Amino acid sequence: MPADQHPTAPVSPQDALARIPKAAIKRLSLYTRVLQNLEMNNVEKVSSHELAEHLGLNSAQVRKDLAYYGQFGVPGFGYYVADLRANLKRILGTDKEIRVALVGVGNLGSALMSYGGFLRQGFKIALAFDVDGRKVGAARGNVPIDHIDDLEKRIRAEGIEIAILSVPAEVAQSVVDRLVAAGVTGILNFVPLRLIAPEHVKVQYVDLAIEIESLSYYLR
Amino acid sequence: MPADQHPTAPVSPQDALARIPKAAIKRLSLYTRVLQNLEMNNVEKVSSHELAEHLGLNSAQVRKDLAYYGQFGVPGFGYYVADLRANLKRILGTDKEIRVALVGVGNLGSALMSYGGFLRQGFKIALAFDVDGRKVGAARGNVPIDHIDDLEKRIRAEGIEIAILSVPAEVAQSVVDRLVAAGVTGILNFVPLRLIAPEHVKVQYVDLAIEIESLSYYLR
DNA sequence: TAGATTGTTAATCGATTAACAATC
DNA sequence: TAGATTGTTAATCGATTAACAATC
Repeated sequence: MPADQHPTAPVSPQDALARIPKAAIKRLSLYTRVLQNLEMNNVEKVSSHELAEHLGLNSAQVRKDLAYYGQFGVPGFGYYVADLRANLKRILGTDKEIRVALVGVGNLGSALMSYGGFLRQGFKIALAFDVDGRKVGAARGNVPIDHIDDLEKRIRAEGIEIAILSVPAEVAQSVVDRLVAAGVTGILNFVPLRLIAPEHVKVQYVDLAIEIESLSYYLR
Repeated sequence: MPADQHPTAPVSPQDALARIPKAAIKRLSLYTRVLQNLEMNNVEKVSSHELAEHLGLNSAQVRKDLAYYGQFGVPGFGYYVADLRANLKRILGTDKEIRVALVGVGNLGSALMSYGGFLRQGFKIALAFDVDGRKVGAARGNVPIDHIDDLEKRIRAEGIEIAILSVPAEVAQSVVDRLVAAGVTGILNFVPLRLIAPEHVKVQYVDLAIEIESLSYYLR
């Protein structure tokens, strides 16, 4: 052990981050949203108990989630809303607008292009692709639809790292391969299929049909 | 303790079901989907290892998930695809078509009405509601759009128990109250808000913006 | 029978919650 | 100071995985 390293030295940042529960990351986004609402209502301070209340969580969990990243609160007082929100946005990487690409402008893809929720959290769909010649050249909002043949070229030119995937299942894997080749490192996948991607690419699954099937289960 | 109850008697069905991990229920749906694909390809048997492989899971987990509900396999052999699938659909309650209502025919709602994934799993959107007079009377596919004033009447008449919620955040809670009053006991909620509902009503949250924020986090 | 795979128990791992000293 | 709430440790709870006897 190096002389300057104390036996009980904290783990390296990488190790520490690796240990943060996935669910805790999602809750960070939820906290950010609540803080946004509070800020809009000119609320200046909030306690872990109040934050928990808004989301139906335990206040110890709120404090623990935040403590993974630092000490943002004031003991005996709580958290400054604007300050905590700014910190969380920085941690999530949503402190600046993030431009993303959408592939597959079918029913779902089209709706996602118009969906305000992404933009509200700082994500702007800057590129959209489809194979259908009739759609190409048209636009949804201000976003032009490009032909999928230009996918690599356009994504590289824009330096885009995140893609939303809403293509038919049959072509999903081949599109993933192309996205990865074009430099994409995060994929929000709406296709009900396990996708194969390299270690360094994060795939986040959204499976609408699964969610409604759980409902059916709990109803009997 | 009643005389006919053995001290080590198995827990009641209710207790047993209460102990099944929520994540296990979602995996049941995933198994069903894989089994559907296998059946279409005329595959007659499958092992827990193969099922796990398709979904990137552990084979012990597959066996344990299934074992919560009974003994569906043949030791030394595996599972009969058609048989297991039929059993799982029965457990999930998707062995017959389930008619659901959709409230809020905006961009997202409109896309959900056309989304094939629900129908493929046995869910049919039978009713749709909106406040916008211009939309009412029109239809998406074969489904007419009714005015939200008729919500209780129509839902009761059709005996519908599950609703998909894609309305603006401001009115979400009031719509939930009306759905509950009309007899709905399951809500698939796309509104980024915690909804208040009675104990007997199950609310399943789908939060698209949260998912993409996690991607941003993992990318740095 | 020999080989393979299930169903199930025990061990491990991970996440949540309770409790409280430290701090403002 | 007294009161309140954080940050953090320890305890609890829950879910996943390994291991293997039972079974076909």
